[in-house]
Amino acid sequence: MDVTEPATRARRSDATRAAILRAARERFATDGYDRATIRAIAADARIDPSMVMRYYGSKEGLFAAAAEFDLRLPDLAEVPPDRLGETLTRHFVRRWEADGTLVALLRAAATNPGAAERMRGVFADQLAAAVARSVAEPATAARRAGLVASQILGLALTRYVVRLPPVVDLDPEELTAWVGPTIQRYLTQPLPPSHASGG
Amino acid sequence: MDVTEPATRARRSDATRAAILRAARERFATDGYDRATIRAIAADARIDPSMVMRYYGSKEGLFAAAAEFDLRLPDLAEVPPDRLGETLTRHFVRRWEADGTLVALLRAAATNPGAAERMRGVFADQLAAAVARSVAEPATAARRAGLVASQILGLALTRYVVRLPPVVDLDPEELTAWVGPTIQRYLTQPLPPSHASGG
DNA sequence: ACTGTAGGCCAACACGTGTTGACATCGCCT
DNA sequence: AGGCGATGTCAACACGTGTTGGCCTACAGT
Repeated sequence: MDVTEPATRARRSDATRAAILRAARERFATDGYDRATIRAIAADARIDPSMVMRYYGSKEGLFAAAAEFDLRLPDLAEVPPDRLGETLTRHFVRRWEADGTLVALLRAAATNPGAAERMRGVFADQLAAAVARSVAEPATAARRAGLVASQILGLALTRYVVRLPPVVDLDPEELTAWVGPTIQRYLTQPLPPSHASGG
Repeated sequence: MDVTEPATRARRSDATRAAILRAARERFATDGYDRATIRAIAADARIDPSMVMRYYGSKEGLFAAAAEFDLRLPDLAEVPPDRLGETLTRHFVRRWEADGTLVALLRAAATNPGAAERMRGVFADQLAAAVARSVAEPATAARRAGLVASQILGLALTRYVVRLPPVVDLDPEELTAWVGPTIQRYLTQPLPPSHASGG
């Protein structure tokens, strides 16, 4: 019974598991949750649909595994304060240009409550946490992170999902030049004169 | 055969037609295209599913009718140039706070190609046209309209679809104070120093 | 009162879906 | 070699979907 790695033992099926996950990410990204069928995913992975069930339990379970997403945000405390917007914008564009998982999550979040919940989690946990490290008054961090999310997700939506031509045509550097200052302002601008001051 | 109004004659079924459309808009807005079933829409309208088919031909046809959307943008040529962002932002928030059609279109556009096409149409025709009337160099109007769309749709996405708490919590005036300047900048800021100048 | 037509309902079809269980096969361990 | 769990395949189930055609009912025109 005493093997060297009882838990981390490399299983023979790992390749299959990975193939399923890869196919699932692609399908979810292009078709959304509902239209992405287990049969299609299984066909892409050259595997029987029942294997998907065996390894991931259900379609929901498969999606949960496929939509695990790490924004890989840099430590904003180490970024020069006047380059926060530029840095963050460039990072996001690079990140989802290389990995379709976020687009899959975005497409699914439009109709699937669980996906929307996960989307909230990604931005609440990762983005808000990163923003908190770069903001003067911690009380405003959540609000600022929300505004940043609205612009960043709007960019992803118009560029990769709706595919608005003028947004698709901008190259990453132009994109950064235009929306970088927006992000910068959301992060560093003092609170607007509030009529009904909150916290 | 010569009635007074041959085409505009009020049919007895108009109430039913309207009820179907109203129910369809609600269902599409909350559930998205795929999860909104004809049976559910018909039940909401207290009507038989087959009536939906008779009046709108197919589910696609029903959606096309339900997703007809007019942004009702003001004439931006009559708005003081330094209040464009504020005006536009406030208008959008009011507009979709009162009418869920745009949210229905947004949810559907995430997975349905036809809906995405229509979304592109709405913003290309209506927004770009309005923006063109307020911008100095007409050549940049499409790009500026695209950037405006990215922030405006991002706001709608995070506030009404994903429901990110910090964005949901902002009241319309705070929202205007924060994102108004962003829109203003996209509309009036000179082009950023372009490294590879396009058109 | 009779008829034609529009409005409405019911039952069913054909299809694709997620999911399940029974059966075959591979490869490691003793 | 023999046994046994992990891998994988096949066929089917139960269900919900969009869609269709037949039938009943109420009302307008004569």
